[in-house]
Amino acid sequence: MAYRETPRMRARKEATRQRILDTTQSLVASGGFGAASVARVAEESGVAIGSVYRHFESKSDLFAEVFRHATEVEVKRVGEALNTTGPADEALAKALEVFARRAIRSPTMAWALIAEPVDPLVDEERLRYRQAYAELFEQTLVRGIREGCFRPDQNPKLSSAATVGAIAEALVGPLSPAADGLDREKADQLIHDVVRLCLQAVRAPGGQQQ
Amino acid sequence: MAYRETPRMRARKEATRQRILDTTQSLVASGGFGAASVARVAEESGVAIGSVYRHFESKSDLFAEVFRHATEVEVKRVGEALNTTGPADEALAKALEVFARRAIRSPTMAWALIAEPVDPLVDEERLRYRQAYAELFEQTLVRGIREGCFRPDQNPKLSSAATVGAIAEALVGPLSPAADGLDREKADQLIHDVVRLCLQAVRAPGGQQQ
DNA sequence: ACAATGATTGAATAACAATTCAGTTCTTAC
DNA sequence: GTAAGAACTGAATTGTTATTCAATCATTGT
Repeated sequence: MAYRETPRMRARKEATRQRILDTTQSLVASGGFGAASVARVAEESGVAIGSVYRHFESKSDLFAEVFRHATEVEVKRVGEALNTTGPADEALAKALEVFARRAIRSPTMAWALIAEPVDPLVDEERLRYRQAYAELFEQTLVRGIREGCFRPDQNPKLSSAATVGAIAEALVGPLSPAADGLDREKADQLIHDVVRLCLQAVRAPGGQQQ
Repeated sequence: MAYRETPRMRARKEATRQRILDTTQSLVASGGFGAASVARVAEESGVAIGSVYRHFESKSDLFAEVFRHATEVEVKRVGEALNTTGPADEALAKALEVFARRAIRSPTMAWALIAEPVDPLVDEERLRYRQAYAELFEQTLVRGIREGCFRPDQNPKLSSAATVGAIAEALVGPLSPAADGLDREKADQLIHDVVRLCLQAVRAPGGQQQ
């Protein structure tokens, strides 16, 4: 008898697979999903085109996995920021700052995750991603309404979606200053302003103003 | 001698050109720019593919013209709403309502104008479009700050971009309720909520709450 | 060493859309 | 009616990418 899959081989395949994922993620980060052709992914991963298909059913499959991984990281970070014992408005401010800071640091990745058109398989992941955000923000909005620091007469789902849109457009959109030509100080000012804007939008009238 | 361009012919050509523009616009309205292939445009306009190129340099050229026309209408409507003599906050509320109402009525067109990726030539138009909005909103924000109804310590450009993003995401984004399955009452409620959210974001603390 | 089997390769294929252009039809002026 | 020239046609061309697969290479157990 002959070839049997050994741990060594399994590990090597796993490593190649991971390398393809990493390469794809970095291509997406620098030019969006549109910049990640299978040929490019293969070349930068140091494998043949055909080998990509040995590790992933299709390009969409590969993209979906990259998307899922990237968004899990984002949602986790925002979720951590929300999980404080302090007042809801402080938690929300912290979370929005995390969201905004990450978006401004990797604007192309932010665009790819939030707005770049992708095929249906990847779009499913995006829906999950947005729902994850919506749920996180919604929980905190609801908590803040109970605590009295957020307006009670708002639709938390709507506020949550609008908040994501506001940050995305202000920091990543075509009118935003090119994130590259932005020194630390300017970036901080921008993040501070947009977070305050978003917070004020949901805050209860008469609450403390920062 | 022979063929000379007559008024009749000029009018006919103009009509065909216009028909192509109209067809394209309606294809964009129902499926975005992605749904408007040259073949489809030609077929629905009742001309051959080649004829499209007789009237427009390229597909991008055609798209750019459709984009420009569609956005001129939008910007004009919003500009009219802002041009009132009343207080700046009322003017802004009216304008945001117009913007939101039109977006929710034609969500696909709104997406195409605001977020769908397009080639560079069309993207230039989009930049102009966004700048037009930014300037309109900015003027009114600045006026409102002078009048005391908007926070003075905000960046009007940023607020303006964030406002467009908030409305777009809340009403047109993937988390928004399908605009089709939305009765008049629900739509009105949604528009009302998002306009109030946006207004509160820029309003001066202590100003009257609606 | 070697047979068996899986992994890898990349040129060929497939699918799709924009653009071209040689041939045809239409319009005009006489 | 007809000739000149423009307008129109749509099949063929071009360009781009995802996907396949026959051939080659690598790993394993004996």
